[in-house]
Order: sequence, then C-alpha cells, then structure tokens
Amino acid sequence: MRRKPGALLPIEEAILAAGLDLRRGGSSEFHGFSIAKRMQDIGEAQRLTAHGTLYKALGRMEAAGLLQSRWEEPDLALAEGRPRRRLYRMTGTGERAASTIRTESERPILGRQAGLAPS
Amino acid sequence: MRRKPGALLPIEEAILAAGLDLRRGGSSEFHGFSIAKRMQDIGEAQRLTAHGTLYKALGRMEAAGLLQSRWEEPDLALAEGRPRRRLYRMTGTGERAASTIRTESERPILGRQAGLAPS
DNA sequence: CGATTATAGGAAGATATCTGCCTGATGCCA
DNA sequence: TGGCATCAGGCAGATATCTTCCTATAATCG
Repeated sequence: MRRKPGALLPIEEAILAAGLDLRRGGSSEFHGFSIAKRMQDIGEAQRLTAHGTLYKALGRMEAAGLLQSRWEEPDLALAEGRPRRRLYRMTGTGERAASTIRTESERPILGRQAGLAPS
Repeated sequence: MRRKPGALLPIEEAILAAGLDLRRGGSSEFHGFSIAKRMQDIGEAQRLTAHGTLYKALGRMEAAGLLQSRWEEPDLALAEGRPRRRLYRMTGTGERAASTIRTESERPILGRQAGLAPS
C-alpha cells in the first residue's frame, strides 16, 4: 500500500493524537507499549494486539521526523523490574501535523495534505 | 512440596550440569533463557515452556549460594536488539554440589546429601 | 502410618520491543 | 479506468525476565 505524499495514515494520526493527549496530561514522552494499551482502552484503531503495526508505524514516524526517541535509563527499568522502554517525543513537525489533523477533522470535506513530506 | 535439607532438586541439578557443560565449553556465564533452550534441546527436565519453574529455581539457587548473578551491560543488549540478560555464574559451593551430583550419579544406591544447607 | 505443614511445580500472563513473511491496499502511469 | 509497483497491515513469533495463583508433592511430627 502506498501513501499520498505528505499524508498521514490513520494509525499515525492516532499516535500523534495520543501524544498530544499525554502532552496535555503532563507527560511529554511516551513508549510504544503504553500507546498500544491506550489505543486498546479507547477501542481506537485496530486492536494492535499484534504490535507489529504499531512499532513499525513508530519507526516510520521517527524516520519521517515526526517523532524522536531515546532509550530510558537502564537502571530505572531494572529497579522497576521490567524491560527497558524506548521513549518517544513529538517533534515540532509532529506537533504541526497533529494540529492539522484536528483542524481537518473539523472539515472533513477537505483532503488531507499535512504531515509526511514526499520521499 | 518440601525438600530434604541439603538436597538438590532435579531441576537444580540440571541447571548445575548445564553450567558445568558451558564452563567446559569456555563460557563461565549463562542466562536463564539459554538454559531453558538447552534443556529443551536435550529433552531434559520438564519442558519448561512455562519459564516460571526455571527462573524460580535460579532465584532459589542464588539465594542458596550456588549461583551468583549480575545484569549484563545495557548497551550490549541494545546493540544486539534484544532484552537485557541476567547472567549467572556458579560459585565454589555450586561447583562442589555439581561434582557431588556426578559422583552420586555413578552410585545411585546412595542417598543424596550434597547441596543446600537446611533453612 | 497418617495428618499436617511447607515448599516446589506448572500454567498463564505481564512487561516491552522488534522482525519476517504474506496479504492487502493505495498511488501512479498509460 | 485498469494494471502495476510500492508500501502498509496483520499475524505470529522471537528475545528475556519475572510474578501470581492454584495444585501437587515431599518432609516432618505425633
């Protein structure tokens, strides 16, 4: 499946929306697994039990400059007895793309043109 | 199920045996998941697909002084794209217990008395 | 020897990320 | 408008460790 240059796929929109919500809630960073759970909670997007879709989308979005990631401190993960997390943050580009989503959501007639630059 | 004071359970013997084999093969350290796979390969012990048994046994053996563990360098795990490993090494006590296993394996008539000190 | 107690076994799930493979969908070109 | 090429979706598995809960088993005591 190919995408229109500059367009966002539904899952990418969902990720950006989740990032905005978390930002609003005081957390500027999030990790893949929490996004997956969040999407399950609100019954949004595909179930994503197969995380393949999500993690691939995260990878694409980072490559496209919408997100930026870093690995969390290893000792923190050990202290909490769980695997290490890859933490994501929205870039300025991502925030603008997210804003455009909301704007366009209010105007469904218009085509979507924000987001990813053509490769 | 309770154990006789000082006795080793079959799974603990299997772990020590695996540790000796790895030692012989040049690796002084091993991690839980590799032991699990090793046991599956040689069809030994219970299948251990439910790793609960193995990791609990590893924990008991460390508490009993037979093994000693450390977490591997986090960057190494990242570089290899996998979760971090907990590396185990046999202590002197563990080696002696392992030796006693072999000795007693050759003399099945005798009862087993090596290994764990009574609590 | 039987009852009781204590501990191990086993299954399942949790946490978190990533990849391979195959199928399906979308954009572009003629 | 249809065909082709490219890329995303989806599933399943992989890697690695740990915990909960319930059952089963073994040791101890009377």
